[in-house]
Amino acid sequence: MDRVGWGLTLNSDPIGFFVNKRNVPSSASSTMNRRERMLFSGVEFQPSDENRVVVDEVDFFANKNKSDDGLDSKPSGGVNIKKEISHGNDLHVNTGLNLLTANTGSDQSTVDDSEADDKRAKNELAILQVELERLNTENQRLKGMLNQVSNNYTTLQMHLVTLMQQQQQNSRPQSMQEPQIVEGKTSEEGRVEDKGVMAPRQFMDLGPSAAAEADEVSHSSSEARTLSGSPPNIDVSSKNKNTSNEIVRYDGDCKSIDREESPESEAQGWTPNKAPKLNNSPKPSGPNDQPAEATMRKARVSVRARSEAPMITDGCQWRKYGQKLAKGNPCPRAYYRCTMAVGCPVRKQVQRCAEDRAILITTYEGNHNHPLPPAAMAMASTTSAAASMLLSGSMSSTEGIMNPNFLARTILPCSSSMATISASAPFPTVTLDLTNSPNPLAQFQRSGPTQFLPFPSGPAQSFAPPQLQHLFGQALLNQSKFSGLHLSQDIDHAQLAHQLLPQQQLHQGQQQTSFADTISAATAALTADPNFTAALAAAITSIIGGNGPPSNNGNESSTNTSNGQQQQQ
DNA sequence: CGTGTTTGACCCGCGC
DNA sequence: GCGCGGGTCAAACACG
Repeated sequence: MDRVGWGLTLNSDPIGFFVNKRNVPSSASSTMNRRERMLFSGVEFQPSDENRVVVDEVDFFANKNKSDDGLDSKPSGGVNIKKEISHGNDLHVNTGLNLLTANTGSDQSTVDDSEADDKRAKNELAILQVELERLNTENQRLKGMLNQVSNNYTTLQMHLVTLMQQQQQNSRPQSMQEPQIVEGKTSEEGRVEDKGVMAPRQFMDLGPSAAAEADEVSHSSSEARTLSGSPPNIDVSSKNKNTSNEIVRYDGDCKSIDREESPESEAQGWTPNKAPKLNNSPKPSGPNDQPAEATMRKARVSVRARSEAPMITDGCQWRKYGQKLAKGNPCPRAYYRCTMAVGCPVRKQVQRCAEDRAILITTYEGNHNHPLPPAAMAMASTTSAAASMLLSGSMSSTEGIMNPNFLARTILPCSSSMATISASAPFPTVTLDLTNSPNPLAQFQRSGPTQFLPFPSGPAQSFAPPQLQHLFGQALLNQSKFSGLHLSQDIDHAQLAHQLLPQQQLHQGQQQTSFADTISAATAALTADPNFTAALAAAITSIIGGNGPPSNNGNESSTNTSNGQQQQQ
């Protein structure tokens, strides 16, 4: 049995192997080809003629059996390959070792160099093609893994959120139930409080301090976390003709009057955002009765972004249900409703800025009552953070309303002009201005649908304070602003703790380590490598490796292709 | 035929 | 009370 050996140099370390071949046709020339070229590739090599070698044994070696004939050592695909010994011609090796060879000549010195070069070029081209194919296959495999991990994470996150909400609602001492919202009605009047499992709401989820406590009865209006700087002067009986079905909430200087949803709207699945109307009908009660829902819908988060696209891609499915010409703006305002789940009350308005039509203003309102795909979590978390800051009582009215920059500094310390609060709007509105970024990456100027890039989720998504989540999202949006991550880690913890919702404080304490690790890894990767793609890959890798799955990288073709429920399957 | 969009009508709060 | 403006509804329409 002939023995053929090959050696190659990889990273200056000669390695190689021997193969024992058999089934060599008798007609094979005994002349040894001295200029055989072996090509190293990642694919099987298909025999092309009868001169076939079947490898049944392979001996690897390293740092030995170097080529003794001093023949050419041609780099191929970054790997230097040396022919060790050669018997016969047209050696085709079909093994699991992905070995590809090509016989290009003999030792008779009749080989035309140009022909050899041509063959070499063809071989290299073939190598590149098969390598590309291999990489594509690998990419697909990794994508599959990524999706699976992401789906698993999303499922676990939803489950965890639900459990946390249940646990907190069941175990919170009565003394800790901070009265934040003054209601014109008490549970003793017939409200059936929903203490059951709440559907995960990731969008503008105001957290327990707003959502859960909205269900709770309070007659104290002097709590420190009440947004209003002055004691709410509420005269429910005189101001509202109906005291049994209206909830008067004073959040800061903004007042919203919440009304129980009509059975029709419940049946329809979403809350009509109609202005309060008198309703003396008995209040519907049941597991779907979420009094805080309407209140949270009053809070709005407006995102200003430069985009040529009709609307930014935030990962959710939207259905347009109306369009209106607003006063003072020649551009029509479009009204969209989330259709990712039946009954999702989230809506958004999309309108171009009158002053600069390149700026797209997207105003979100409401809470998703369904799981969100990773692609949608960036915007959801960002708006959630802003809405939480606005309504959770984490800042006083003096700070939040009289000094809008407070919110800006809080949500995004690295940019004092990112967020503003509109106190004149009919509803409390936070505006996140993404139009002033010096980095084009942060601008939503893309030919296709504008994408709101999600940030890696994982613990950062589930447990990090929303402010940090927003920071992370912004960081991926804007590499130049990734310094915000550093700032985020340097945020004064006392202030941050004050800003955090109780639940978030709890989670932060439990998960701060892993989150910090994730952030540190991502930060290091992104800051060390100017190549954003490579850095992003490193960040994702770091997340996959230990701290959680990454979110969707935003390559989805369309907003309407994501479906969180599908990803839950 | 199902789904999404368009668009005029309608409702409601608010200011005068 | 009336008009204005924001928001929503729903029939008609478009599209795949």
